[in-house]
Amino acid sequence: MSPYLALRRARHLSTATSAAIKPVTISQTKSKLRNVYDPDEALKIYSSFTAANDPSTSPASTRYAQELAVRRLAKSHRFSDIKNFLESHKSLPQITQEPFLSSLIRSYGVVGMFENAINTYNEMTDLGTPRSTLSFNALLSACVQSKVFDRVPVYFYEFPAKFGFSPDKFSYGILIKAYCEMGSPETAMEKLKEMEEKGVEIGVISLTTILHALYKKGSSDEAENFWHEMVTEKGCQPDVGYYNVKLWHIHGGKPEAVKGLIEEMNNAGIKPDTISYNYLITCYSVNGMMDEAMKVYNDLLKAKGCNPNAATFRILVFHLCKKERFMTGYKVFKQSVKVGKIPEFNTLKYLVEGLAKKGHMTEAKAMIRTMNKKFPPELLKAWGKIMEELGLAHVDIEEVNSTGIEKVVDLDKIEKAST
DNA sequence: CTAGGGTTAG
Repeated sequence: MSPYLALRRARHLSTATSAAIKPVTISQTKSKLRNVYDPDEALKIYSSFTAANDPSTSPASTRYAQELAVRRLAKSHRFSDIKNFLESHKSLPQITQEPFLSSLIRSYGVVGMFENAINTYNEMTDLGTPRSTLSFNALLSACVQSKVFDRVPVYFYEFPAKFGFSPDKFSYGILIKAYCEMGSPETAMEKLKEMEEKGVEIGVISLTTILHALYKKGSSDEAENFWHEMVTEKGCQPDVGYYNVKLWHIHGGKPEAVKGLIEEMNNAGIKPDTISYNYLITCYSVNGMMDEAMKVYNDLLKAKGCNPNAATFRILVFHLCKKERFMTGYKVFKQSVKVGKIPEFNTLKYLVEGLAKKGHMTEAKAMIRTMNKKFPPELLKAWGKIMEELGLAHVDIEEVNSTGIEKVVDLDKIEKAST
């Protein structure tokens, strides 16, 4: 039985509408999946990937769909469903393939189910899956994502000897991240020595992790000395990630400084990315310079060649609301919907309330219609009261009725198709 | 076929 069917049978899952999905590239798959907010819908897409056994569906897309389904279930607090879904993979023949099992460990990690991740790793011998750094690194990542940082060094110094492999640069990268998260960049720096002794390559990524941790601790001098040393001794070259750490460090200050550092990047031949520009947008916004912030946003795609991400939209919508520029906020919101990167619920609630308060009822209603499609019912429940107060309650009722009907019709189709 | 830089709430 497919994982999806197993879960449906266990839970009598409701199923929403969807067209048949034929992914071609990973980026197309991602943009489609980003628009899927209903966890059951996400599960259905995942099962269509696995059931079709289509060679044009890359393993990366399947993994992305699995993580997305699990994320959506977590958003609805359906943790026992996550367990049923992921555990059902263990009876499939592919479970003896390490990448397949590793993706289960990763999926447990992204939703903070660290106990299930380590249990899965421990079961590998019984399941007949060989252990290399691949599953090991998946486990270490799961610990970091679940924020159980102190388990990382424990496993790091236990499993490689026990199972006969050597930690690689990724393993060390995660170990360094864990020490940094535990507030100990000093220990992380000691690991660099260990890497050198073992002949493991030290890359710019691990160094930026440490640099960031030093800045976070407030030791700017130490951070800059550390980096200077790495540049002169290890010949380490700054990249966009390095500059983004520096931008993080200064973006609470004057916009001129942020702008200057971005110019410096351009002069150094390092192209600032969306994250870099988000710092500039944030900096302008908190300084009340919304026109400048909007100008950066408007230039982003055309002049800078960067796509705005969900954070870009969130920052702008929030600060535009703060300045009571709700109609501009609404325009930005519409663009975020168009590219499938809408801000989270509370930011949008802020905007709807502002629009209604200023009498822009058409826009407020349009937003509610969109939000009803994009957020889980649990979140929308608290919504009813607010809409009543704003005189928008009927919008909600209409919407619920129409989706209700669609669900019944589609469920019928699914039953027929799966028998 | 993996690690960082963002992802808090306001």
